Amino acid sequence: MEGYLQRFLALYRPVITRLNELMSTYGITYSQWIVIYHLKHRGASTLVEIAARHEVEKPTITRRVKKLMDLGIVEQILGNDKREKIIQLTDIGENIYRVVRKDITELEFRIMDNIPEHERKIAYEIFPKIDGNLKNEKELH
Amino acid sequence: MEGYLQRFLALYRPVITRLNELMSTYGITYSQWIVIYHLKHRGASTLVEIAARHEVEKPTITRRVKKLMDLGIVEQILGNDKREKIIQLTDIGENIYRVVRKDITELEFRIMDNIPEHERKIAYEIFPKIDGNLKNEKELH
DNA sequence: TATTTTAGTTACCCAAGGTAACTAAATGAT
DNA sequence: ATCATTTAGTTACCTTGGGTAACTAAAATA
Repeated sequence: MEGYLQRFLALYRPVITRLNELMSTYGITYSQWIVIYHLKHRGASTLVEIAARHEVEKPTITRRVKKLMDLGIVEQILGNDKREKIIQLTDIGENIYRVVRKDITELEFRIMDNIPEHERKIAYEIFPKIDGNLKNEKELH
Repeated sequence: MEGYLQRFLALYRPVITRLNELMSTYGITYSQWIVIYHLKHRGASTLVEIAARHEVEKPTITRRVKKLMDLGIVEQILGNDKREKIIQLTDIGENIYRVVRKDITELEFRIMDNIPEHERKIAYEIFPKIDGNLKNEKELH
């Protein structure tokens, strides 16, 4: 199966471009959406928790969160540990989640339209396997 | 199948990082590899041909090719149309193609190891379908 | 021959992320 | 209790990678 990665990578730009286009309506980008999605599904979180979960560095999350706070999509809540910055979705953020989630789901539906359900499932489940294999081989080295 | 795109996108960074790591041995990045790959499979080409094929803008290809010329991986040949810059792989370029191709194939083999052949095939064939669907819906708009 | 199109380059801009060095707060060890 | 270490977050700086607009030179077309 030579060329799997090539095909995989070739699809990245069209997809991310389309998604960013979709999100630009709401003043956000896909990378910021990741944070919104995280907060919706995991609840209020610290920046370190978000960074760890999505395997990016802390400064990356600082930047994303700063933008989202400017937009009024997330807000800080206070905890005991004064080092931590705990953030959660605002009401505006909850609304944006809903409409964007709907848009993404509809987009997914359209672009997977002609792909049988069992094939989607297989492709869907391959991604974490490859991710796992990549991590394993990093450990071996 | 909510979340297909999310999984797809989450895998991008690990994969591209691993590939760039692999290619750094030879002083190139994945985006430059695309050009090498193109020249190997399509033969000597103009910048416009490469740009069109991979759906990127001309300045992007100008930059990639410039870097590859500096590295002695590609060279310019002369054609009738003096506007065009026709480039091809040098001997060095051919060698780099071989070793990198081998490395990529081995990497692919390792990270697809525990995935049955028929599943790989399905996932492999889904990518161009999604790409096509994305392009269709862009046309509709 | 004059106009338009095409190939490529240049300059400028943006998104996205990483690393290193730092501050402030919390933990742990003596 | 105090001193050293770890942890959370920020800041500054750098790198990749690509897009847009404006431009030059050459070719095609009217």
